[in-house]
Amino acid sequence: MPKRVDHRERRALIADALMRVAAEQGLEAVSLRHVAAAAQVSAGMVQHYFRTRDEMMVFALAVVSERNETRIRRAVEALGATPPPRALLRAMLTELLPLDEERRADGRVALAFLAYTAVRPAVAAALHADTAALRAFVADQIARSPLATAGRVDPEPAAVGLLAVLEGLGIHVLGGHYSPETALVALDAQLDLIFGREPPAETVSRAGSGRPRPAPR
Amino acid sequence: MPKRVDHRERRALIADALMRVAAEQGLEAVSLRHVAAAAQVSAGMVQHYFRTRDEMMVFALAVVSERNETRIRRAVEALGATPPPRALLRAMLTELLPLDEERRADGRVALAFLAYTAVRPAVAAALHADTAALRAFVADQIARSPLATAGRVDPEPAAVGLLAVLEGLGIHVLGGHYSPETALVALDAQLDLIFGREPPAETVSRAGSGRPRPAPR
DNA sequence: ATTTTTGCAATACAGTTGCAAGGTAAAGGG
DNA sequence: CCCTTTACCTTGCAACTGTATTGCAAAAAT
Repeated sequence: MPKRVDHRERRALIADALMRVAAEQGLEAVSLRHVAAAAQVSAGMVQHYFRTRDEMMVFALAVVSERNETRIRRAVEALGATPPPRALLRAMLTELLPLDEERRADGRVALAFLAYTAVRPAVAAALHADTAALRAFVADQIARSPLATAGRVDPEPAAVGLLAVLEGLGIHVLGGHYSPETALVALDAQLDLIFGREPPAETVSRAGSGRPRPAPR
Repeated sequence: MPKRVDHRERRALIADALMRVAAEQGLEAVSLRHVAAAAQVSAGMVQHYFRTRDEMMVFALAVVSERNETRIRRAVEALGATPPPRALLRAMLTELLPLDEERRADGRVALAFLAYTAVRPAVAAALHADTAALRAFVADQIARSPLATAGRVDPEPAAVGLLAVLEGLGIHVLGGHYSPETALVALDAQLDLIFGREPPAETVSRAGSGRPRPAPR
């Protein structure tokens, strides 16, 4: 075989450039030539690795979810062997919030893809399976909550709600409506609902009480 | 003056066509000519009422939020004079979920604009003020919850969480991940958290306890 | 050494885009 | 009557889009 090149590496390089363009100017601005320019390669090369624009888009979408997955895995592994479910979920979900500029960029891309797939149901399958797996895992963890084993919390709807807050908070933070701190407070409040108040070292000790009041923004 | 025409009416007509295009094919497909075709007018006329594409976009965005506003107002007015805050909020927020095809279409447009403004901060101001007002109102209503007057729920973060679930549920329903029923159950669960279990005819009576267990999906 | 495969570049092309410019027709004011 | 204003249409244009085609150099296979 002639001049061999790592195909995946090149495609990843290009997808990376795509996401930079998408994060800065939106998916509308993602064209072969823009992406090529951002990746500092020729437009022909982009075309060599992705025969159509849609193929490039689908690949980038896969990269996004894969990136989130590794982000989650890293955060979870940093927690040690058998972390309590609430801490596990908090670590996972916190990782998905756009709290720093890197994750803000990723979040913008994800949001753009959300709108993109909303109109292209064929492409949405990947995202669908993705969030379904996440929800199943979350429900699994919630099932280990004392409130769940006591039958006072149904894991499935609770997981739905938890992931919904996450998504909603992410979007609002991206839009600049909420500060990251506000989002974290809301996330913890939601976890309180599912797991009960975590730190038992409080006098009043009830969800929603005594937590710090951040500026609303 | 010569041939007088209701300017606002024409602009509304065009914006309506824009939203039809956006709902079906995404904001990327919103071009002068596409919108003109959808509105069954000449491209020149569109240009006559909107000098630039961005001007058209901004107007359409305003129409979206105005439409939501009237939707909310109608739902609230249908509730009579002084409804209990929980019922008021439920009616309001339910109106914002994409539960029928009409609201699904609006939701797709709103989602598209969300991604659009995420990259064009200058345009985002309208949305920003919009949700800020909504959050303030929601927080106001939550403040009337017994849990809030008892100091066990902080209205501001609670409002943040509530609107976040709403947004997240809407997106997931749009993406086909959750059924409308699932979304409604999750919304009610969130209201339970804030207002306590509604029917007080329960022994245990704790937020999040004993609520009905709906089929997941 | 020649053939074939592969990586990549350059170009061509048809279609679409936003926008500007110029046109016509009608309606009201002078 | 004319003249100005308004509504609207048509055309044109430069910039951009995705994609197909062609070309070419290098490297492995033969």
